[in-house]
Amino acid sequence: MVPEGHTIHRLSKDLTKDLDGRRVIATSPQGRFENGASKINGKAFNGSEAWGKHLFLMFSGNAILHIHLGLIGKFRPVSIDSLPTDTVRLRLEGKSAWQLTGPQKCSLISSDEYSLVIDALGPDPLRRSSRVTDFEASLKKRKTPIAISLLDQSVIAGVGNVYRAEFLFMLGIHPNRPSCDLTSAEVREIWELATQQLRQGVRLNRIVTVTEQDSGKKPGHLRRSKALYVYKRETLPCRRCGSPIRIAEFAGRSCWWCDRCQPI
DNA sequence: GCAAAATGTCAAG
DNA sequence: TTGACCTTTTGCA
Repeated sequence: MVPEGHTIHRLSKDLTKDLDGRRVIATSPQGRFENGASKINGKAFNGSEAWGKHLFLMFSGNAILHIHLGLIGKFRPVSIDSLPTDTVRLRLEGKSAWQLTGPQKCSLISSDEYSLVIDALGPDPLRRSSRVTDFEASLKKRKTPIAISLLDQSVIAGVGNVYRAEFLFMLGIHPNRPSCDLTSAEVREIWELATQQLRQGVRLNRIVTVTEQDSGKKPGHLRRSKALYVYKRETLPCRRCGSPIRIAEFAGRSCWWCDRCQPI
């Protein structure tokens, strides 16, 4: 429901589908992006781009709008007749209307600044041009636990706290394993799983990792309480083996795992 | 009702 | 490592 990489890529698609080629009305009901909104207002939307958790909206006249939702930001479609509340940082109106609230970042940037943002990001499994070899190379250089590397956006862009815990569980990898000790096969498994899972996340517009094989239901039909293997399930038994799910902090965020299914 | 938490990141100490 | 940022949602009285 909120933002890991799949959310941003889905937004990129939906915004493009809705606004592409149109002149947009841009306002900042909250006022904190008044200046920027007035610069975009009346310009044509020229597509968008997603890289990891970063979203870039392109407008005529080479204007690039950089958006990062952070932890609590939202960018959602609303009725074109709706009245914005005073927390709406940016409202875009084309075929329909979109409202951005609580973003960590919403600013117009130059093409040089755009390049700087992109350059700081690692490969994104949802981007065709991203390569597993880059992912593998940066893991090889790190002694830190794999659970820390997976949240580092310069190592792999788009993975967040839910996917991190879920991928490690699904592949039987303990979060504390040193990144550089993972085998090449394991690294590729992570990459492939991330690609498949993030794509599914874009399709469903939510995170569901539990497989049809494990649940007997199609991922899109799973209720929230059944959609994940370990995330936020401390005190509950492991879905696979019944052992208690463990929790600890890695990179300042809670991570969950099963000691039996993910031996060190 | 109100406090706490939330799928994120960065700067300060 | 901790706090700050920004808003909505959830959980507890």
